[in-house]
Amino acid sequence: MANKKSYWLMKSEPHECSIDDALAASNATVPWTGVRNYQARNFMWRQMRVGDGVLFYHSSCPEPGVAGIAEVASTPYPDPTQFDRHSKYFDASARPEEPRWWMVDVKALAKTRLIGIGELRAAAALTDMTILRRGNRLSITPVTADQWRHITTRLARSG
DNA sequence: GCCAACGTTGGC
DNA sequence: GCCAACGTTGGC
Repeated sequence: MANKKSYWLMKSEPHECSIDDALAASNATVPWTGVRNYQARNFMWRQMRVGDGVLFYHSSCPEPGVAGIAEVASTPYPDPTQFDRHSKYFDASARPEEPRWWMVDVKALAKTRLIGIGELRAAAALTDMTILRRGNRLSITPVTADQWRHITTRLARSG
């Protein structure tokens, strides 16, 4: 039996990479570089599979919320910026023979209407979403199949 | 700009 | 291994 598809929410600051930027990229695919949190890294490194569903979330902006649909588009590979002395993501203690930070590529599939964080909080079916938990700061969080279905259905209804 | 929450660091 | 200090995240 094929591996079951998983779902994720991935935060991006739109002034760095918005859903429009991702859709405009070559093959609508962007490298999810710069993650420097072990929990978020582990999701990409150990759990994501090509084809997993991704909610593309805009954060640290005037209207935070789900802004598009995407999918995992590569297997994990070492984030090259950890070895780039000129990158703000440079990690002096990362060794090429044993990379510390791993990443995937993400392919944008569609821009959607914005489902703001207020609308997410107001949906009874979504109260357990990790992103809505008090004090949550993780940039990558798992989404359950039920939560995914609720959100994509909501988007389908509203165009 | 505020500040709650949380991860990381480093002295002990 | 404890834990206080510090830095960062991110909604408001």
